[in-house]
Amino acid sequence: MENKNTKSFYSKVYQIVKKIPPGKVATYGQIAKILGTRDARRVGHALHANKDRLVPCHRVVDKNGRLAPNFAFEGSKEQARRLIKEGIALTDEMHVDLSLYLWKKV
DNA sequence: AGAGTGACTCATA
DNA sequence: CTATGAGCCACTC
Repeated sequence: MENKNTKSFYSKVYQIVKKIPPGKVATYGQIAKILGTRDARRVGHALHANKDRLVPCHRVVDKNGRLAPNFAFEGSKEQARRLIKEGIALTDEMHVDLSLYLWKKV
């Protein structure tokens, strides 16, 4: 039930995440900041609540470039696999190189 | 209404 | 880098 005025915080998160171009990633804190809040947790919860594949949740990582440990759709491995498929190199099974792939809002 | 919980982040060790 | 504690704030019960 989102009014255009009061769009759910979650909906905004989805919109932002959908805007992340392929080959890039964003952090929870970054998104939170764009939305005008400090609480990155809500961003994470928004993605957790969302099951929609339209939202590339795999492109959202934490400040260390680490992927979700367990709560991702098919598991962090699937998330990692998708990132690799988009051309993002992982430093290990659960980490991406933010210095190369961090999305900057143009 | 209050307590518990959390896909986070920061400071500190 | 990891581990803890504290801060943050919406959601669920």
